[in-house]
Amino acid sequence: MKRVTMSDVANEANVSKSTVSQYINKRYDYMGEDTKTRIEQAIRQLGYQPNYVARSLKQKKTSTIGVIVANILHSFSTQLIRAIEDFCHEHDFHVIVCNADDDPVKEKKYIDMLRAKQVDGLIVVPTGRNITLYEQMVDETFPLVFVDRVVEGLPVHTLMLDNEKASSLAVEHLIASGYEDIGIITASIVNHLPPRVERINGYKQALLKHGIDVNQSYIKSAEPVYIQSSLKDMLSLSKPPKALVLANDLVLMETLAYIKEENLTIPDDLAIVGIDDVSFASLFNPALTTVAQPAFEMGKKAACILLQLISQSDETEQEYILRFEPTLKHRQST
Amino acid sequence: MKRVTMSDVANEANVSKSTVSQYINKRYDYMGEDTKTRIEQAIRQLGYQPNYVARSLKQKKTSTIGVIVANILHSFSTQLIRAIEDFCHEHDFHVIVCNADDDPVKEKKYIDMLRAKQVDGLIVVPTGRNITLYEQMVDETFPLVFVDRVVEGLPVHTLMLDNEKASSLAVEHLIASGYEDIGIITASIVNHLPPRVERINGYKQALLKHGIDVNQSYIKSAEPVYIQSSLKDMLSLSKPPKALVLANDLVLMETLAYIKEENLTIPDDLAIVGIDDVSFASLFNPALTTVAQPAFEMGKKAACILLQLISQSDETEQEYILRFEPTLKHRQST
DNA sequence: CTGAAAGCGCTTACAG
DNA sequence: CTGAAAGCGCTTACAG
Repeated sequence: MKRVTMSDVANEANVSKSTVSQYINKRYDYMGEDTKTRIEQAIRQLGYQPNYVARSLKQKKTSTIGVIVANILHSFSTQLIRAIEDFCHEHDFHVIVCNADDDPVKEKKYIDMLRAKQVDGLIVVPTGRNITLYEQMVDETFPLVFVDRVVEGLPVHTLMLDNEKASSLAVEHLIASGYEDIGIITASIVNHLPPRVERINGYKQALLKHGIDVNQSYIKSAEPVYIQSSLKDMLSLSKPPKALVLANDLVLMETLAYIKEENLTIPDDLAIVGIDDVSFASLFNPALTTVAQPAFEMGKKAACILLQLISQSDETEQEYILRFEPTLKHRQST
Repeated sequence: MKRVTMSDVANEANVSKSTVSQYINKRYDYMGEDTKTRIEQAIRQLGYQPNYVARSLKQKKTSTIGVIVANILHSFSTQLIRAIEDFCHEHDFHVIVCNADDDPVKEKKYIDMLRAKQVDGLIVVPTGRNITLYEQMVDETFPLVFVDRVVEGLPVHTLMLDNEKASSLAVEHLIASGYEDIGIITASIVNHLPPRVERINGYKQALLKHGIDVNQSYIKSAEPVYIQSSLKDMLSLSKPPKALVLANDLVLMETLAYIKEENLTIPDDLAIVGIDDVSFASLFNPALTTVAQPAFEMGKKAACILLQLISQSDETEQEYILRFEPTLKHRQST
């Protein structure tokens, strides 16, 4: 099974490879009608398919981008990827997806491999712990876009949710609904991931703005497995919070598991609002109040900026940091 | 910003390109110690990164596979992809992900483009409507694995859930719990997608096996937007079903939405069991009984078979169709 | 133990 | 309007 190449087509059609190449690339400007039809026939007859690897080598571009997320199993990542893929497909780009699992070693390995594969650009949810590597890419003006997390001081286009606003929306809604004892639970902040830190800040600011003191024992951050025990601690306080902001989908789900196990009633025993509009929010009993982030919009914009960077268009965004607006979905859990 | 190539390294180290290539590919057999160190230094000094595109062209393999799913937003696809990606990563392969959206035109475009990009193999959830194209790949012995859906009569390795068993598990569980009036709702079967048809068959067989007549008005298939009205029809029957098998996650969610809107009580007004173990199954009130399919296992196996096909290993599975076992997760909705 | 040469399948100035 | 030639950055027999 020998693959048919451009030479075979050229022979069959009695023209040179150059001419076939022109035809393939639709540069018909000076091409004779019969030449065209002869080539077309030869292509059809031989079932010729161009080899993009050869083309990429010559043109020094692959029309492929790499996307490195933390974990494709998170709905935010899935939506991001879908939006990126759709946008790229429209522009005849392909996307290679990788999961770095918040592991800087994996992240570096993927970045190196993708670049060795000559991807034209990279969209990454950065672990934040490969600074030298990021800087190197910046120095080489390699097309790069960060999503969800900033890396301080790096001139890289970065798309983020307005995280402070997300948690303040949640808190202000809770306050407006009459709550004052409001807690927040986030995923672990040992690596200082910006969204988590910012969500805590937004929470504090909203409380202060309404003259409510920040109570440190109402703020917990923990790995998924420890969420439930953190919750237990917080709810065992002599004066436990009456409402909780759950800073992402995973934390929300762990909390829901705990609430179910302990037979608590939402919102009477505990009001909750989650950040991330989980798929089942409106089906749940009671329906869950959430703060949604525009994951599709962010994915589309990330792809759009990256492709502009790749084509060195002048219309590229000026601003390095782009913040996206969260929206409150008021349902029945608050 | 000129990229440094193998020639540059060769010059710097005062050896030939061939020798650098040997070094890069770890063929040290006859290499002098000082040659090695000279090359190593040159590589480090110049920051040389090999160009895989050039290598791929020469070696006629890209260490990349394509994965075409219906829609990455479905949890089954996400889990499948994650498992494939993990397996491939372990074996130094990359994966390009595409969403065909059950559209044969998109499917064909993706397959053509991925092959033009010289992917070494393809894992696809086939739409079933590009028969000629599939046959062509089979003729060329192009490494190919199907997941989730068979295409009749094609000698292609195909991994599927034992769909009949999945729905009979659900039905038998319902019967054992004392139900007799059992309905089933599936996604649209206009395109005769095998899993949907098989799930209906399994449902019928389980009923017959237990001496219960099949009632055609207890069987509905519809597009997502029509699920709720189908449900309404079925539940408005003079003698409506008391229990429902929901044939996938989407149908389940539509049903849950309807149940919530109509203020029905699960399982008293209606018992339900869903196929696909949705993320929130155990959190829900009441916790949802489901039939789970081993998506990760299926993804891993698909990748494993594909890589065997690619390396033309003799250990490749003999059987073309591999069925995976569903498992019943008994919770509180039945 | 190492190098010169050919070639993978294209594209792209340039010549005619 | 079309073709000959060089070259993209590697790998791989083969020679020495």
